[in-house]
Amino acid sequence: MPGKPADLFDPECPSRDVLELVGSKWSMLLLCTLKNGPVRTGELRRAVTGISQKMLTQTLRDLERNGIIDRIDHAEVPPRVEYKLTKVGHSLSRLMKQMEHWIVDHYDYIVASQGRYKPHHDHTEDQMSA
Amino acid sequence: MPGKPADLFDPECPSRDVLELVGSKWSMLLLCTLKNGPVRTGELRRAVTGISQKMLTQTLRDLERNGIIDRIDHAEVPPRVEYKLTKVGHSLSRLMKQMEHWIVDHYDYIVASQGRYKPHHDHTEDQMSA
DNA sequence: CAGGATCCGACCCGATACTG
DNA sequence: CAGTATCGGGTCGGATCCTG
Repeated sequence: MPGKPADLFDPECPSRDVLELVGSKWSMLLLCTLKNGPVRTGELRRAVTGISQKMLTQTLRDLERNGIIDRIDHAEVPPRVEYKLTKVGHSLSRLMKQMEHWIVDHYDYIVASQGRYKPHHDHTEDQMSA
Repeated sequence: MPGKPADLFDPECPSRDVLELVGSKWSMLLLCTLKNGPVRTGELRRAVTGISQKMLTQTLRDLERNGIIDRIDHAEVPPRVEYKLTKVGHSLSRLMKQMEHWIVDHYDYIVASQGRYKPHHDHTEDQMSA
């Protein structure tokens, strides 16, 4: 029996936490990296450049806890651990890939927009500047 | 002439900022709300329950600065300001809607996963628990 | 190699008070 | 109604050190 449906517009609804998880920078990059099959921890760290040890593990745990990725401990020595998308993780990963593409596709436009931007708070009539 | 292409996997690339913007909770909710046409500031605040005055304005400015929404000041008194998606804002909004749907669709599964989750750090052989 | 634990600065963000 | 400014706590997240 499903609980009450998720409502992102209800501040009390825990689905907001899910929103923050999947919206996080590191989640997005990790999910994109995992798109093509299991990846070892070290590879992840190298792929997602700039992520710290701490955020790597923490984000992986969060994703795992939410059923988005699976952790595979090969129980070898030296340690060898892989992470892979679950079934629903794959569907999310597709969305993340779309996000990535959207950003890449519109990046030039966005940078141009930033250049054009003028803070508006200025109601002054500049009718005759000549 | 377009600059160097965006690379989200380069920590130096400013496109990471874009990622954080569009990934933010409030951006997502605001963009979803704006999907059907111009909305007044007050309506936005009421629609995106729980957002503070500060975060509302701040996020709107960020989205505007990046060319994702347009601000329409009707220059009336009392003040009447509307926000609407730009053309590229619409394409982003569609992605946000997909994200929203994904969360709603998989919410039960996610909650169930959280219930199932067992912290693993436990390498102990529990061979014979009987 | 994988990852837990701790310290600590930076910033995020909410609350509040104020302007036009 | 729309928006700015300021203050302060809480959290995020990086750096570091340590274990198996």
